[in-house]
Amino acid sequence: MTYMADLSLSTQVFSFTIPREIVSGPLNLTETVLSGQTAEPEWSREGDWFSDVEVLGGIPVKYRLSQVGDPDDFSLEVRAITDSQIPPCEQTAVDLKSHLTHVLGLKDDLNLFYRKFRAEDNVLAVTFPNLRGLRLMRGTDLFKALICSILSQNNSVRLWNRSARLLMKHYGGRVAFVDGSHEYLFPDQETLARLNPRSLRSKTSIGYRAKPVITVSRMIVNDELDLSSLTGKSYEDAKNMLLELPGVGPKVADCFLLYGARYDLAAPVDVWIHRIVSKFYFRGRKVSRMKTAAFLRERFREWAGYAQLYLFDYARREKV
DNA sequence: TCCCAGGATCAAG
DNA sequence: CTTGATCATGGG
Repeated sequence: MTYMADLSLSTQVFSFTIPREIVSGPLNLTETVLSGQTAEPEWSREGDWFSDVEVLGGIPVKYRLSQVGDPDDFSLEVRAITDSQIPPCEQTAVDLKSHLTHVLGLKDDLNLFYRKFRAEDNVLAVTFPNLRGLRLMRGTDLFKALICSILSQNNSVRLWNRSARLLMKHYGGRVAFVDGSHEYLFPDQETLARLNPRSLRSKTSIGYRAKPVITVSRMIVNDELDLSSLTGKSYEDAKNMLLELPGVGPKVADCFLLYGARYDLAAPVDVWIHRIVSKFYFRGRKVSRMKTAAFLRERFREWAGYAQLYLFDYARREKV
């Protein structure tokens, strides 16, 4: 734990630096956070700082992070505060570093990804220069990831994020921090299971997605659904299990599997991916979304999720 | 006013 | 196995 050397720990405020050496390849924090991934609501932005709240070892931690430098030569500055009632211990800082490493995919070997497909795929390679350092974000909470994925269906990125924030504000636990600020956690399944669609809709404007959100929550509460049972399942088995759920079709299932459950093989096919893949890989021919997803998995294998992320961002940026 | 957004679902063909 | 209509909601 070399980074512990520069850890400063006062009563309820601490900070540390994640050095460039522990990150496998380049990182573009801004591009990564703002790329519309669905594992959890987008982190809030304050100038050069992104911030979010995560409960680590039972302690709510509000952290901010900023990348200093460029994608190839940088450090990550991290500052965090805790609940005003709970003084953090050194373990909290260790947990936070581990959490960030996980959610930002800092151990994903991006240079290997670039090297491999610069050689093998000149379509995907076109997306590399402008997106250098873009990483997959992975959630830590399966329930949160599933609900966020359901919210994203037939919705815009900014609207499903707004809905998720309203969900937190109205139904999530409120946590106060030492700087006087307060934040809302993501609601648990018990809370959402008790709601009725009308009141949920009126407070979050999630429209017809209210019903599946409540139904899935109730299934978990009633032990009809156990998301942790996905662990160890093959991609196909896990996906078939998810497709049984209301509000979960092929795209939402793949979003959950990729961003929430770390199935790197999953490649969610939305309107953007469908357009760009049929244009560049099928010469503009009409292809079904199922074939598009299968194509991405077969061509990019364990990098299918990353290929999808780069093609998606490129397609939106260039409006392909 | 119509069309679209990181779609899902159901009925028909 | 594909196509079309419908489903809320806010933004362009």
